[in-house]
Amino acid sequence: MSLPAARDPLLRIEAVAQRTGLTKRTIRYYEEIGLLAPSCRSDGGFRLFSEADVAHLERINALKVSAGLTLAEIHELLEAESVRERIRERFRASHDPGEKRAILAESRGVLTRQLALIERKRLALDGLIAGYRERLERVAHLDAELAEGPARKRQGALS
Amino acid sequence: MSLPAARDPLLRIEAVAQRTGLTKRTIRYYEEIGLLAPSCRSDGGFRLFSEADVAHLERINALKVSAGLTLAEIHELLEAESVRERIRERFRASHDPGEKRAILAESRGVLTRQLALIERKRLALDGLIAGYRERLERVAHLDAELAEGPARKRQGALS
DNA sequence: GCAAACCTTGACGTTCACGTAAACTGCGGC
DNA sequence: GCCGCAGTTTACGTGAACGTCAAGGTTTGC
Repeated sequence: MSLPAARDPLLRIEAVAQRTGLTKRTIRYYEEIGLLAPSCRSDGGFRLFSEADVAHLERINALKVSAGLTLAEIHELLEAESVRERIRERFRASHDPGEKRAILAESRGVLTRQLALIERKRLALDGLIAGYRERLERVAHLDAELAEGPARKRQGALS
Repeated sequence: MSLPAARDPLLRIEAVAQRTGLTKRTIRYYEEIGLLAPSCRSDGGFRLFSEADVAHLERINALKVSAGLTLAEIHELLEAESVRERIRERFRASHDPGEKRAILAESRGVLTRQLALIERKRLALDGLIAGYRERLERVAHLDAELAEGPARKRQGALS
């Protein structure tokens, strides 16, 4: 869409840490365990990060803190994405419609499994949320009763 | 609703482990860190679990594996629940409407904070789910194209 | 051209959530 | 009364996800 890498400041690790809220150690650790591709380096060996790298880190962090996934699960998701990327390559390279459909089925399998995992988590959260909402409504209801009817007692409301 | 504890088999730890899928160590650990109330014991010191205890363990496990909460977060949720329980006691004991409303506000504060935490997680998951659904649909669409139009080429479909 | 600030790679320490082994006790069957 | 299995506590081990310190090399401002 835009120029490949024209005028992309290329941040060093401290700046990336500031922007993402992660620590430098954490960023290095994520690279160490393969969550980030080995970052490009300066002549002296300093890690250099592009905006895309920052976005990637932010996505990882969101998956971790917001969605509550473990690094292993995140690894799986990213792994599945790159698997799908390779599958798409094969799909584009293939010309046999039958083979193409087989490749699609494979892709669908990967996606479906990932989706099932995430949806189970969401269902559990939905149950929790419903419970909290219900309790909040009961509290609100009680509060409304107390707010409107402090003078005229319960019996008065029956008339 | 039913008899307090009439004819409740009271399982020992092995049976509970079988039924919940947790290990005995895990069950003891949960008791150790206060996720379970110190279980009642036989004369000889064996832990004895009621159906309610089993349900409690299953709930904890669901929160852990499905919702992806940490034990600390689960602890917080349960803690908040018992806090609310005590708040309800105070509510029932109070007769001053103003005080009652203050107690309700307190309760609402606790609930709202818990709810916000969980809803953040769900939003993150929703984003993920939407992404996967979209990809699945694209795959399904491609597959449908290949299924219906293998003989008549793309150009043929335009006629 | 040099000090201060920043970076690198080890390497060891830490907390969480258990696993596992050791040593001892409770209990049903013979 | 003893065997064997299931249970108990105590205690050390482990993998994940980093924190932290040490001994160096790199960049940058003046």
